[in-house]
Amino acid sequence: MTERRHGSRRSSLERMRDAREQRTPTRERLMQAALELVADGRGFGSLGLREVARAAGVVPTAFYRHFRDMEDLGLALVEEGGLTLRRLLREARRDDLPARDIIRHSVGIYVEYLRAHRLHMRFIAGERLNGPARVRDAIRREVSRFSEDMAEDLRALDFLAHLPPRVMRLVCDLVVATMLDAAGDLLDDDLSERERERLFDALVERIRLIFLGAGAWHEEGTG
Amino acid sequence: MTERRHGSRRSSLERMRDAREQRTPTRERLMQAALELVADGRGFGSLGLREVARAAGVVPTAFYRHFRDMEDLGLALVEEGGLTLRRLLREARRDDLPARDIIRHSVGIYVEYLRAHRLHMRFIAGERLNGPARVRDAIRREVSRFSEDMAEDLRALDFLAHLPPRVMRLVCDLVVATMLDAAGDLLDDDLSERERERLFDALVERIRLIFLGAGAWHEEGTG
DNA sequence: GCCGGGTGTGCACATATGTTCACCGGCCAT
DNA sequence: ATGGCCGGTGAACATATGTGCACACCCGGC
Repeated sequence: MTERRHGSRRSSLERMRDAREQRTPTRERLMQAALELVADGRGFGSLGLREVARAAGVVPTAFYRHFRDMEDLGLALVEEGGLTLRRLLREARRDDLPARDIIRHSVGIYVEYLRAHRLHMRFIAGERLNGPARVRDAIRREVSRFSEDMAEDLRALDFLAHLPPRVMRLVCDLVVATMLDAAGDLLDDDLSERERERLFDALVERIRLIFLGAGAWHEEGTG
Repeated sequence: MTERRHGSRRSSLERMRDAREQRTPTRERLMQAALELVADGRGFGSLGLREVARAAGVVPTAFYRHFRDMEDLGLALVEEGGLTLRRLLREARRDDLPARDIIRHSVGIYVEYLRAHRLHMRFIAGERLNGPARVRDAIRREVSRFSEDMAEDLRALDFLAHLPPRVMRLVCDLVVATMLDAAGDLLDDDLSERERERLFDALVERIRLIFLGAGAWHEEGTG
């Protein structure tokens, strides 16, 4: 890194780095365009710089004003997606849960959230396995963090309070993986309401199954 | 389908279509090359025809002798991958299971199989969500079929015999999704033996958790 | 022995891509 | 008012891509 003489003497890129949340219209358009292309079925890794610029309605060179290259864009998207994930938990936390059908209710929130933020969710759900290495790793970190927070929340709610932290974490990892997996299906655009409902029910049952197992868990020298 | 006059008057492509398992050296090299590129972290969707041809050591135009385009190659790969999946079940079926640690044992078989067929498995595990639409759908069909066969096997073994078929299927879907998800991690090449073991244990516990839930399942008007 | 079809090659072409460069208009702080 | 930077533009480049065409080889059936 080049040391800088005065605090105010910073290049555009440096500035961009520091203020992680630089909100400039074109920068946003570029990210949005990339998300939309991804949502249209193209893997992020197969996107071209020019393609994204074109979709964003700017000339290719403008891209460089905001991102070093595609991978950089990808990482920015992961960061945004991570924020979105965190907001999901906050939202679910705010809703006070009914004593009955907690799971169905929670999954409902999730699915609703999926539709409201389909672009981000599709991106993280899809590129979690396939994306360019650095992007993929970044996503995994975010998802792991999400699962961690979820475990904390459940504990705070005295939900499955008998589980030791390690197992609680295991349960949450599995739940999160299941939800993200389902996201892949639930976000297929062309889907009748009937099919969507079926997928929803299936997801509810999967989660239910997991928590059923969690409830039945007792340490039995499983190490 | 165009009807053909004599059984022997068929174009190259027709022939290729009919004999699903055409084994010609270059064709195989092309498929292999594509698999290797995918395993090196590149999403299948981002592969170019020339790139694959180059990796296979043939000239680009030779590609057309065997596949209409990339998507066609992808579908062929799915078919091969499907076969691989089915062989996994057959293999697991042959091994007579110990009364104790059935799950750990089975997961062990799976992980071993993963390593033995890492290219295929990585392909189907990775492109299941991300690939070109038709490829993705084809993979889902294969996976679904796999899950179906697994349910059948479990029933034949009187494993979880109390579950109605619908629930058995639910359980297997979840197990399969979990295994494929784990495949993504387990197939990261650069992984210490220690980490690999940790991932293995984590997978075992996840599966255990699911089956624990399945054991505790009882129809309680869950509709 | 030759003919035809399957397979692989070389060359060519139009088009797309990533990246560099020089330029230019607004906006801010001086 | 002005000078400097930020964010935008257009032209240009080397290189890569998908695809079509004509040719060369090998082989099995007439």
